[in-house]
Amino acid sequence: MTFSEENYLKSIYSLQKDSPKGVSTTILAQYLESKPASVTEMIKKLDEKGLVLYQPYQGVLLNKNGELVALKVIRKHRLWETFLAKKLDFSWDEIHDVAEQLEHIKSDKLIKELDRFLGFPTHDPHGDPIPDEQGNVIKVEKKQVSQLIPGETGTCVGVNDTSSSFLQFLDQQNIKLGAVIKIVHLQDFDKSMTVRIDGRELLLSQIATENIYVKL
Amino acid sequence: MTFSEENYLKSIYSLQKDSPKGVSTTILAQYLESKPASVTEMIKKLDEKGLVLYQPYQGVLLNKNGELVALKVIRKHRLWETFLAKKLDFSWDEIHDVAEQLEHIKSDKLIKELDRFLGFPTHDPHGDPIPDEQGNVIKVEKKQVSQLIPGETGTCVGVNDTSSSFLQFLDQQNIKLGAVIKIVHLQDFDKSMTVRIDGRELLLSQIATENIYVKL
DNA sequence: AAATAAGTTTAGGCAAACCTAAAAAATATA
DNA sequence: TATATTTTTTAGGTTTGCCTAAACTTATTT
Repeated sequence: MTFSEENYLKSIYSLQKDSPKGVSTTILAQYLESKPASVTEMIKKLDEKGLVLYQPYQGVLLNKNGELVALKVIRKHRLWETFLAKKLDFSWDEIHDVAEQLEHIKSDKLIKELDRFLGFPTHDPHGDPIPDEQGNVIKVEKKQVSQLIPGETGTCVGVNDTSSSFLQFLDQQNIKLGAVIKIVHLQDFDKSMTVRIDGRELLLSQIATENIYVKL
Repeated sequence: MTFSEENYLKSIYSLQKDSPKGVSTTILAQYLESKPASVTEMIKKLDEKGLVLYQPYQGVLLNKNGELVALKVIRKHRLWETFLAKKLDFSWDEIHDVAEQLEHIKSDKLIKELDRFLGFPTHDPHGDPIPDEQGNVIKVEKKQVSQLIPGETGTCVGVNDTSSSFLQFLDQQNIKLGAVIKIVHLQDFDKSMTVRIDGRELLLSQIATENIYVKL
């Protein structure tokens, strides 16, 4: 399994939730910052290896095998993210690029020991669940902040957008995992929301409220 | 800088101590488990990049630039080895293969934070010095056990052979860094030595005594 | 010094992963 | 339904890093 193959599987895993009938080559190419022609080639290879379901012109989906491989990579990625955040003082937005490299290190022992060293964490620093060794993922009932109505309260359990700029924004506003968010007011014309966090009131744009997940 | 280039520079660094006039392509190829023709190609590339001194048919040596890059890779390798041994319960002989992968991760912040996390170690688990950020290496005055004479005592500070089998042997005999070794007797016909470690006496072959380093 | 052996380089290929441009298929529009 | 547009695939190239086999240097014998 090459780095590149692992990245493709991981990307298909992320994208197939929004395209359950098949992830298109263009979407995949965009996601991987690559070109559709390159994607077609790689997908054919993954198909021959029995990791994906591929129908020409109809997009690609992971099969059981491919999903398991993807989940193992995601497990490694999230364990490393946890390591970087908890042990090495990396901030929310600095984590991703390094974990992207570390996730490809090949050693079963390493990942087992890292898991133990971190105290068998169930969620990474962005609030995403860490798959176990068998590829099982805990699903959390979560809602976007934008789906709450004024008066409701939620606890921050994750984010959707993981771009540096968004994560830095959250850092600045001191919005962390576990933060309790109460909707004070919904501005009707632009769907922005006034929310109360840690006793402070602040205004979040619709883009922001759609990218923050809470549990009730 | 690719993985492969980094591995070549690291290998040349290790080998040029024993071949100060130039490391031959054959030696390098053997060390890298590759072929002389492949080595020639890569060396030419490193030469064009200004990292080595290369005279066709005369072997290759690192220049200042190349040495600095090599030392940075070695620094990363040894910091990761320290991490694996001290934090993740890896044994002496399991460390190397994983560190070989981890040493290529690209992130200045990562290596800086790892260094701090480990308490700014000066030596790795095999007793080898960890170069600092500027590429400075502490040189330790060390001798092979084989160079001691009966009655002399030394403290184990490192090993030469880092093969699994040798390191496992040392583990079994409970010979660790810092162990005090006293030469009890030298067997003349085969140069094997009876030594005292932790109050126990044991016999070491010439191969063994040549691969264990001590300071006086 | 010439012949042989050993080591090194060159030449020509291969696989992985990417690319651009052209062809083919699917989808949308008139 | 026919045409235009978009998407996908195919065809042909490029780069990196490796290979084998042949040609060429250097070193060692005789």
